[in-house]
Parts: sequence; structure tokens; C-alpha cells
Amino acid sequence: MSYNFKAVEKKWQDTWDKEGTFNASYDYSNEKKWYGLVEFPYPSGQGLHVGHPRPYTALDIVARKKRLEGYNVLFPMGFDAFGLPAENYAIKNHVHPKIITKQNVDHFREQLKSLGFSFDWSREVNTTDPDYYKWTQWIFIQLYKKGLAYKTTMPINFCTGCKVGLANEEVVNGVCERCGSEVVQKEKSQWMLRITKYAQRLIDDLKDIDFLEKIKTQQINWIGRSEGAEVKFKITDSDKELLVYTTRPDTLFGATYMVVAPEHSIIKELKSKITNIEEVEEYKRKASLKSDFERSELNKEKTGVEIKGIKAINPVNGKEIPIWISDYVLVSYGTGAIMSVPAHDTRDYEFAKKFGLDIIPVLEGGDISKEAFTEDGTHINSDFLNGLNKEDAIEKITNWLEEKKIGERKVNYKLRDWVFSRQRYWGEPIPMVYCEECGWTPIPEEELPLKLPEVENFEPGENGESPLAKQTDWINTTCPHCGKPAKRETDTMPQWAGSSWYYLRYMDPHNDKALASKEALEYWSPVDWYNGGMEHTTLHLLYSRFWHKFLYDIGVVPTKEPYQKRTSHGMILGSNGEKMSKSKGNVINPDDIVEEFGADTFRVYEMFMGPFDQVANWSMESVRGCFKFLDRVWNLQQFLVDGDTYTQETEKMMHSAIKKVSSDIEEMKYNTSVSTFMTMVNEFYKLKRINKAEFKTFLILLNPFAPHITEELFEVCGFDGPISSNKWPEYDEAKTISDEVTLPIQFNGKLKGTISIIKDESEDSVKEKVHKAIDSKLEGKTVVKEIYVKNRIYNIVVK
RNA sequence: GCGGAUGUGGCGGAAUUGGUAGACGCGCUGGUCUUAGGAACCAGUGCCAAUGGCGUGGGGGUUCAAGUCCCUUCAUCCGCACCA
Repeated sequence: MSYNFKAVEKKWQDTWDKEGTFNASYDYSNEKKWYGLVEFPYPSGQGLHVGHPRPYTALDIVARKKRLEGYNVLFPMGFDAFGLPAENYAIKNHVHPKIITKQNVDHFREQLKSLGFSFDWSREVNTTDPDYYKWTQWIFIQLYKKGLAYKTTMPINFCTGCKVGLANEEVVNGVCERCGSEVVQKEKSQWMLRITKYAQRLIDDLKDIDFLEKIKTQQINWIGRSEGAEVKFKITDSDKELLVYTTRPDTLFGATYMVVAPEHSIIKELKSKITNIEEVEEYKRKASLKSDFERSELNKEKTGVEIKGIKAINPVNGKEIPIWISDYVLVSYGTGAIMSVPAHDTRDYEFAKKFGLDIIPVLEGGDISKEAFTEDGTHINSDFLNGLNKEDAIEKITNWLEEKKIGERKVNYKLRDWVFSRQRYWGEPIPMVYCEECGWTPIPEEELPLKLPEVENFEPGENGESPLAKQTDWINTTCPHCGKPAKRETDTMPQWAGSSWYYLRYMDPHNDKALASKEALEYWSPVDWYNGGMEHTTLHLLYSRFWHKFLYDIGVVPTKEPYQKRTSHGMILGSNGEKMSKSKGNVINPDDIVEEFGADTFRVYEMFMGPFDQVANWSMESVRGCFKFLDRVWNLQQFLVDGDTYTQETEKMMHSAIKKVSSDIEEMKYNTSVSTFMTMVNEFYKLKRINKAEFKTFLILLNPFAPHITEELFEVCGFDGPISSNKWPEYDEAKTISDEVTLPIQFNGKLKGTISIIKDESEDSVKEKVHKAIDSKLEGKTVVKEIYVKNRIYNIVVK
């Protein structure tokens, strides 16, 4: 009797779809709320990847369990549908991205439904829907009004393939994260978001939320806070000063030269004094041709040119020191200029060695003839700092600098402002208008959404301009401020815009007065549990925390943080341990698995394949094992008998299983939950019987993992269904422990045998039993000591 | 280089958090049933010169007892990478 998963799964999916109430969440219910969130997919043309269902199944399991526990659950799904692939497809095939996006979304939705996820589809959102992006644009205008959105001309990362500007976060190993093309620097006027203003809060508030430690660490490292001082160096024969940032002001006495970034303004400012200006300009020119990647790739050999004709004056000892230009100093960090202390900084040391510059040690310890000494030590050659350690010296010199007004304390962050413009069509139009008289002005909020105009040709412009730049009808408008002719912004927002706040929209997805009502936000905030990929830690996750904090500041949302808990899943690789890709021919299509084995098998397998947070290789054999398991579950029917519990042993098994599965689900140890189910099934097969109450409990426990087969069995066995109207079973701790204990006996920690004892049996009685069982093996040995750990182990120390 | 993680049978992985290492699944071996089986069921399966010994990447240590704690070392994977 093999079970017909196709018919059964279709039947239950139709039921869930029709009812509409099964997965629905109720606003402002009196029940405790639980909001579980998984990252909404980009609906690509390839359809669902086997990687998507792993986190979806995991949180679906939690959501289903929470419902059975009586929570009012919000577990929504939507589509992050703006993005380059749809646009590139449009360029190639002359189909509007809107059309291809709709097709893809429909396909994705169908695939997701075929896996039996309990999403509340009545709350589906789509970032490309004007009713949705109206609010994305609205948030942008608020950011603009508060001075957090600004336009500036700056060198940006420009992808030569996508012909689009990229945020730092989107450049991976010098190439475009999305298409792999080379990224070059290009001067462009760009909209920027001042995420740096939130840097400190983005670090500080992590302490109040439950994110995996590695996620917190990664965000903190990305933000890259450092404490130090800014110090002014006078320049000879000039009223100009060179400002540097250093985390080691205590090493000022060892500063033997300065280095400025190629783009530093001092070169232009003191051009007339520089005697080798041609050489310096040539170095600048060469550096500007290199991408950031090339610059860092060449980091083995440092390059540079001395700027002749000017010198800097070390403020602590009045010494004149040379100024160099080198691309190992970055214009975008600190002040774009550094003081070099070759004795105590590895990079400076390398540079000084190469160009024969002075190396003066100011801390004791280490051997500067060999390498830079970067550890703590006692200061020497440092006048009033002599004898102090690093920490004390930093404190003393910083105070001194502040007193003398030649420097001050300063905190720096690696985090840069967010490049928010994309020169593409398929994104949210930036709702700004440029007027010759009034400058940039946001469009009036009542005109939102500013819809994308219909265009024929999606090719980007020659100069990397947005396709919108060709839409003269759309561009030409009037200034909302003075009414004179003005032009619209033709750049669009990056893909990260719509996903920065989508979790809020799910709370109240059809609201046309606000991004969500106050009541809905109050009731559902924050997201209780958000699971997503590690690759989004420094992109989406950081961006959305930033937007959320901003919305909190302007009184739109009630919590400081969007997500109370964040976990992460491991990637699914091909059976050969490599990333799935068409070229490697190791791609698994979820549809094929569902077709051959059914959704329940697919779900159970993805949970069983390994620890949820670690990478896992796909294994077709293991899929079959899970299929076989469900088949055995189905055939348990044949052993069904009336009654609550069969024996004390089965009772113990049931209570232990409830305990184990309940905690496993909360701890994301789904793989051991599945093995618990398998062990139980094996046991019932051995007994060739299963009591009704036991089967019922078993089915409820298994339901979140394999919802279709369990509902069907519930019905077939005449239990009071559906399972979704039942309660999650409870266990009795006392019944998870049996009265009989198998006690291991060891000699020197090595197992020699076991005996059976009664739980909590007296030590004397245990000892007697142990010796009766084991004395023959003690011949010729001397017993030194005997250790009994109650109900646990009996260890005899012998010689 | 910095940061994070992971090393356990032929394979994927368990291990009550210091107390019987290898649960569960795959694979393999044997059996039952069968015209047949890439089906089902039952039994076995860490390794070895097997009444014993050895075993959680390697080496050392703490302990009655170590996969688990400490020191050290190697390997692999993932982030970030001249951040002053």
C-alpha cells in the first residue's frame, strides 16, 4: 500500500488555498502574536532554486508549530521584483520588464504553493507594484527632507557590464557582484544616503537584539569603528596645514614622513611650490587609471613619489619631514593623508625600506632592523612620553594635542555613505525634480507614486545614463516650488530600496494612507524571527536596519530595531560539493523532486540533510531515504489499535519525542527532529502496533515538517481534524525518564560492561550488582578507587 | 594579514554539554517474500594480527573519566582586505 502523494498533496493545497483562513493572520487579535519572516525572492527566469526552500521550510515549521501553540502568526511572502536580470532580458528580447516580471512571479508563486508553505498569500507584496513603491519613494522624500539624501559628484564604482554605478558592498573582488564584469572608477553625480550618520547606533543597538554572533561581528567589522586623533601638521613656507588621522598618536615622535593620497587636495593647493610637479601629476594620472581592485592587488610592491619643494613640520619636535604621494593611502578614509611611523606600522615600514626613509623606534621591544614592531611597549625617544605604555601615552599625548590645539580626538568608520542612484530603467524612479532656480526639490507627496513611464527601448545611454534620460515627455515637468520648467531625476533606486522596508508592508499591505497603519505597526512590530542568507549581512540587513532607525526617528515605527532575532541558513551545494550552476551540470530543480517524490519528501529531506546553518551537499540517495520514511509513516496505519499508550516504554518514547522535537524546532536542529521521527517509526514497526493516541501525537509533531501526509492520515484514521485545529502536544518531564537504567561499568574510563539498575537505587546495592557482574575481570588487578555517579556511570580505577 | 567557522566510519551526520562515541539516513552484506525488482520486511555493518586492542585532523596536558576543557600544530571553507 503505497501512498499517492500527488493526489494527497494537491487535495490539501487546494483546501488551504480555498479556505483562506488557514494561513491568515488576524490583525489586533488578543492572542499572542508571532511574526516570522523569510527573505522574499527575486523572481528570476530560472524559477525557484533548491536553496530557497531550505529557510522557507524551516520557518514554515516554526510558523506551523506556533499556530498549534495558539499564537496569531504572521508568516508572509512577496517578491523583490525590481532588478537587472529582468531589464537585461527586456533589452535582449524586447519584452517589457513588467511582463516578464509578472510571468516569473506567477511561476514562483505556483512553485512555492506546490511546496505547501503556509504563507498568508492575502498579504503578498511586490516591490514593483506602484502601490508599493509609492511608499518606497515616500521614505526617500523623508530622508531627503531630513538631510539624509544628498546629491554629489564623486568617483563611483561603475560596472562596465551592467553600465551602472554600484555601492561598495556590491563590488566583490573588483568585479560586479551580479554580472562579474570589471568595475572601474567613474566621476558621476549620484544620490547618496547618509548611512554613516547612523554608524554608531547600528553598532550600539546590536547589543539589544538576538542576532547570531557571527552576524553581529560581521556588521561591526563592516562598520569598522576606530578611535584615534586628528593631528595638524604645518607645511613649510605656507599657511596650509596637513590634517592626518591616526589611531596611534603616541608614536608621533617616530613620524618621519607623511603620505597623501593621489587625490588629495594639497597638491592642487600648493602646486606652485612643488618643484617636481610633473612627476607628481604623472603619478596621480597613473593612479586614477587603476581601479580600486588593481590598486590593492598591487599591494605587494608599494609605489610613490616624494613631493619636492614642501615639507611638513612634526608638531611634537619641530622636525621637518618629507611629504610623499602614494596610492596605499586612500582618499576616502580618514583625511586622505597619514603620518608615517615606519618603526611601528607594517605598511609604513615597507614603504620606508623601499625608499630609504628614516625609521626611528619610539617603543622598546622588537627589532626594527627586521620588521615593524606593532605591539605594546615602553616609550623611548619620545620626550614627555618616555617610560609610558601605549595606552597611557595615547591618553597623555591626546590631551596635550587638544591643549595646544594641534589635534583632537576623533572616531572614524570604514562604512561609507550608500550610493543610491542606478542608471537603469527597472527600478523605483527617484521622486526629485531639478529646477535651475530652486535646485533639487522633491515632488509633492500627493503626486506619489511617481510611476515609471512606458518606454520602448531599455538600452542604457552611451555615457551610462538611465534609459529614462531619453523620455523627454516624462522628464520635462514644472518645479513644484516655483512652477518654472524643470527636469525630473532620471536615475532610479537600487534593488536594496524596496527590500529595506518590506517587512513593514506585510503588516498592513493594502493601506493607501500610510506605509502601514499605526495600529498594525504597534501590534506586529518587531519581526520576531528573521532568517536569511549570510551574504545579506552587510547589504540588505544593514540597509534595512538603517531605514528602520530613520523611520523610528521620525515617529513612523514604534521600535528601534526591525528584527528581534536573525538567523542564517547554509547554502545547498551540488552533489559534487560545488556551487550549483548550469555550466557544471549539477543543478537540481525543485519541481523535479516534487514531481518524483512529493513536497513532503522534499521538505523532510531539506531539513534532514544536515545542520541548518551549515552548507550541505545535495544527495539524491538521501532524498529516497526520506521518501521511504514517509512511506513507512503512511503504512503505520496497518498497526493502528485503540488505546492511549501501549507500554511504559512507548510512553517514555512519546514524551521524550515531544520534548526533543519541541526544543529542536526552536533551536533550528531540524535534522535531529527528523531522526527522532525515524527512530519512532522504526520502533512502531518492531512492535507491529501503534495506539491511536500515540499515532495522533506523532502526526501532530510531524505535521509542520510534512503537512500533507499528516493531514491525510489524520483524516483517514478518523481523528478529529484538521491538524491545524489541534493543539501542539505537551510532555511530562517525569515520563521522559524510565525507572530502569542501564549503567555502564568502566575500568579506568574504559567500558567493560553494563548492568541494569533501578533508578535512584542505593549505592550499596549498585556496588554489589557491579561486583557480581564484573569481579571475574578484576582478577590480578588492584582496585585503587571506585567512583559512582548516580544513575550515570560506575568507574573502577585499577592497577 | 585580519575576522568567522569546520575537521567524528565507505558517505551525510548524532552525542543528554565532562559520563556507554558512531543515534538517524545512505551505502554495503546476508535472509524472507517474489515471474521479476532500483519494491517491501527482518538481521548485520567503526577499524584491527578479535575472549583482546585501537579509535573523534596531529602532538601535548588537566581529570577517576575528554569528541567535549586547556596549550600547541596542521588542513579546509566562508567573509573582509593597504581602513592609518
